[in-house]
Amino acid sequence: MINFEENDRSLREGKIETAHGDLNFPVFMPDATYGTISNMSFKDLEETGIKAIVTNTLHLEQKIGSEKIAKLGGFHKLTGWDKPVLTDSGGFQVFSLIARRPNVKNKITDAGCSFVDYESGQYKFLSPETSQQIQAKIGSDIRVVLDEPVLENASLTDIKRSVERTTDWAKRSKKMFLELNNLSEDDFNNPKVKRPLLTAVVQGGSNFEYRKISLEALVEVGFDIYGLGGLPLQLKRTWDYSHEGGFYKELLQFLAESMPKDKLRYALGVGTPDNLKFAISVGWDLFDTVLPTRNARHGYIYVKKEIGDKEYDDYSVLHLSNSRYEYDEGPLDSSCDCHTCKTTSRAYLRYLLKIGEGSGFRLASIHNLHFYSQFMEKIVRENQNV
RNA sequence: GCAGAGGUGACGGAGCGGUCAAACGUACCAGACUGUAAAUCUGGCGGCGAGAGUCUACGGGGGUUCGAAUCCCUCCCUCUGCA
Repeated sequence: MINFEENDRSLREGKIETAHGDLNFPVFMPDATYGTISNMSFKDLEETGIKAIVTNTLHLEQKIGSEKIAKLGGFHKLTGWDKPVLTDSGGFQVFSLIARRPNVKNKITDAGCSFVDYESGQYKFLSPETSQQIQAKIGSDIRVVLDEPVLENASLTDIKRSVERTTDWAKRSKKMFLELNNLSEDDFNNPKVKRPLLTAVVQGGSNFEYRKISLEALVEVGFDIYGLGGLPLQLKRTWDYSHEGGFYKELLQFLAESMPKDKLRYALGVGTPDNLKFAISVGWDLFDTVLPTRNARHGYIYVKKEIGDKEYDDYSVLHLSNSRYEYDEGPLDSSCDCHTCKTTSRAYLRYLLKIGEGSGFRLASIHNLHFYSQFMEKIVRENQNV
């Protein structure tokens, strides 16, 4: 059972005020990387109970351009989504693509990240400043500073440099943020001045000492939200959870305990429902991950305990691609009241996913996001009953 | 009827004397996925066997050869030109 008081959530007032409504936390935000939750409409999304989304600076800049978004009245007006939007800085994406294709043009320096767009061939440069400028044009409610993650096998030297660079970039990001919003440092610290929120990202790889150094340096600069830059990236497109979540949990707990009590904590890229539950229990407030939507497309469906193929503490997972569902006329989860479960059989959805039909991706995504949404509510409800 | 091309595993399609139970796709089966360059990626995919292995296989039949999906003969079938 989670005790919110223990985590001093009261000091954080239980909600975030944004220009697009208040956001209660803990909150899970799915990733609308390209400005859309793949295959879903924002109406669909709203019906799943999702309250906010994360979209990506880099992808939006590459695909549509922040200039165009600004001309079209900003992200909210463009898309019709009138709830809170968080823009990720693009740091993680640039880092990941540069790490996979390092060369003279693809590199990260103190100035920022330079790389060649493999689709357009265009040379791009993303700096702490440009990332903020793009996010301002997008008009997001919560913004993130550009940071530099490290690879899984990062040496202590790499980790140290990443922490130093991330701190420096955070300072530059904040400076640009203040400038873009015509704010002084005092304005920034004045709760009466309404403005977007700014998130810093703690780096330090798998080294707890550097994680703490990173956090303290960022707190020194002063932000609204402190984020956990996810686990070190592996080049094989996977994350190392070989510790059965052990290391991960230790890191989440360690950092949460070191955080200022009155500041929001955002665990970037977290995660599986069980990871989410744990992260919330140790005091994290904001979450995002691609899992429910990507997994939905792959027929990996979250359902109640004991009706799926693989069991977890509070739920099970059903592999819809499994041939045993070929003639299954029942809903994904009979206890679920999402649009998909009310209208579609396992057999039909399995078929739609098999032929790669967008409507199948949509229906599966609706269910998984509804599951995430309900899962979060359940955690909050359980806590309130304490 | 004459001339030409061809018949390969569920399908498409390589191979053209040995290293072939047969490349590569697709389909199928299973698995992975955590700030989405994931509609992606990995593995399996003739039978039996845990395995080494073994049996049956490249239209049918018969040859040549130490050895044939690959060469020869013959039959059957398909496609394309000409009648």
